[in-house]
Amino acid sequence: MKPATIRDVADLAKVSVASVSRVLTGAGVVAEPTRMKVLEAVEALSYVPHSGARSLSTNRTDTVGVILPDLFGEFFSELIRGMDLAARSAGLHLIVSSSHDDASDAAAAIRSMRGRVDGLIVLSPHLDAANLAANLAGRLPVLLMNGGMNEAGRPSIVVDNHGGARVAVEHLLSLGHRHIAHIGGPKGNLEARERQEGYVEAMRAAGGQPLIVDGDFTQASGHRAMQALLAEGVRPEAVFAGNDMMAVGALLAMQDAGVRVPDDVAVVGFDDVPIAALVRPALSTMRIEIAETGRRAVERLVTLIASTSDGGSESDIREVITPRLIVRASSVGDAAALSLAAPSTGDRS
Amino acid sequence: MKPATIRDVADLAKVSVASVSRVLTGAGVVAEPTRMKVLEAVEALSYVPHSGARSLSTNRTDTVGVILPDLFGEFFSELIRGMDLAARSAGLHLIVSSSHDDASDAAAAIRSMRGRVDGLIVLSPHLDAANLAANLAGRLPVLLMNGGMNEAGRPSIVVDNHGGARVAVEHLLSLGHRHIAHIGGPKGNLEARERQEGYVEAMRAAGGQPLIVDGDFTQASGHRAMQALLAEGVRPEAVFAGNDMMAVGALLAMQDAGVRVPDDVAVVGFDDVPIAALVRPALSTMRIEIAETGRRAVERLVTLIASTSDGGSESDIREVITPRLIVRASSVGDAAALSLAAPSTGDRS
DNA sequence: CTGTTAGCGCCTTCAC
DNA sequence: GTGAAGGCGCTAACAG
Repeated sequence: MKPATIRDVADLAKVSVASVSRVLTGAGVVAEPTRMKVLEAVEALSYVPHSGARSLSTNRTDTVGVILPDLFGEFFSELIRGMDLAARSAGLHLIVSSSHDDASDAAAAIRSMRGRVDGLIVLSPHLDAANLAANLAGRLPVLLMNGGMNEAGRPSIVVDNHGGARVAVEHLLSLGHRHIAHIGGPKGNLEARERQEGYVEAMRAAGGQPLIVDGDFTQASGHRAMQALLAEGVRPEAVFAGNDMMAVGALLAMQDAGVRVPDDVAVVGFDDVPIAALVRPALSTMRIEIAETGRRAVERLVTLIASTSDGGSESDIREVITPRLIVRASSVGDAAALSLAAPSTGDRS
Repeated sequence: MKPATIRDVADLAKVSVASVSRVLTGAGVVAEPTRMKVLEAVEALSYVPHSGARSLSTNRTDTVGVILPDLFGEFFSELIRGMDLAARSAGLHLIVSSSHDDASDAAAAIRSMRGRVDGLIVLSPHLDAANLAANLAGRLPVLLMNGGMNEAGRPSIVVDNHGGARVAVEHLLSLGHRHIAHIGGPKGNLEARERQEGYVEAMRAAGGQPLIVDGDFTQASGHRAMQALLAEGVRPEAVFAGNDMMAVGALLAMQDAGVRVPDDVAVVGFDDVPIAALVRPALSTMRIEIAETGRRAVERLVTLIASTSDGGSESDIREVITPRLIVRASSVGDAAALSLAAPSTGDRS
């Protein structure tokens, strides 16, 4: 009735549990006859090792945890896809935990990971970083991705949102636009703020007047923000959205209002989520290789875990991802020749 | 140096580990003074319970596993989002395992879940279902979502792909189209086959001639398939794609070729992934409440787990999801009034 | 090469 | 109300 244990196997095979363990883990040497007997018993009982028990002994779970604020939209799915890929090829399991609104919530999630994972990747714009991650996770290796460019000396991967935003705005400026509006992300979000600051700086540097409408990173909010602008009779020459989804929302709002993109208003987003290349006009954006970044995060966490158990120290603490400008039709009308970089994206069902 | 254990806490608080355990789990009764001492010690040592060890004792991991074939596209991310939501509200962790090409691969993944999860949700179109899931997972509760309408008497949630496809095709027929092409999903995929069969049947029933082009569920394949059709000089009146991503690909291919949708060719997809409402023309499709389905899957797994430990039996074995036709502009030109159902989708960064 | 014996960190009867 | 002791399933020395 109950699942077979290693002892059942040992009994049936007339050997000790140690031998069974040796056969199954590959550690140590076992005589061929013994090995056969064990394997037969395993087969007969359809025995499957209990990973939980194994973890308790070995002190390794072969699992990494990911703490996310949310799971909406393509950004996170792409990120997780990359992480899953890397985890898989490293023989690790991935445990995801999302929807952590406030810091204490995220903290609890981190806590509950103790004894469940070998390391953690934390994306938590709401979490004030290092402190929490450190105290709560015990001696658990943690890789931060919560967007703070000014983190403590803690392993992290951050996106240069500030610089990326400047590049985006400069692209629009170079197109001759001066009246450029910005649709900003959610208030508390650090990355949103950095992008907004980059926008403001670039505008100031060009002697332009910043014009900011609030959004919350969702497509719907971008749509609303754009509608609001148009309703007020404001007709900017260009719009720089805090992320792609809001840019898409703005795109649709303008379509509804009969405003032509990019002829009347040029649009640039941020992230380069798969959908950016699929809307029409295709969206110009600041590309973050999202899946690749996720892959990289796991990769770094793995070495972190290794170096932690080896007692070694980490070399490159902070890794900065520099977004790259992808010009598509939403900012340059005849960008057909330029936008060969539109990636093809898959789907399943 | 090493993380504190329950014993450290007990020592510091001058009580037994049993009392500490009682305080932390809430089980049993503890005198107030004792409880205080324990909590203080916990605080002082910043002790966090080791969930792995706890699991070994309680025989519960409070974790459910999800086996997926892939992680591409919005379908899976939506599904996972729904699952995460449900898991979270049930106090469960979610461990995802994807990219299992062949059956043996998926089997290994399932095996490795032993002792790590309390139950499993298996989506594996490649896996020949019940057998593997059953034998490999031991006495682990398993909820199947591998698309087999003809499963053994095993708890499952399936989509009525066959019926959904018929409805889609009948919608196109009702619009007066007779020459309807189908872009099919990947060969080995059961759901793709069911949809294709539904298409063929509906066509036959209407006295029409089926025309099938192969795809693989990716946007790129839909694009290629449509290009191929047009290149051959074939100009159907309508296209029913095996899923939304291929439909989007077809949409773009036609746009590139100067074919107008829906005036020249009407298009219907399947799934209603978020992007379906965002492309232009917005895509008519067969809606599966994807996230909701994921939520429901976890919900059922939870009751399954409960009933398994209670020794009770499951009532409704197979649950069928019936896709609903969503008419948007890609099939009916002036569908503006009809397509109020376009859901707004979020994104983060 | 193989068996015996401790734990891994925690929960949980069972006496006190 | 509290403590002592056994055990969850497995691995890892340590003897033989």
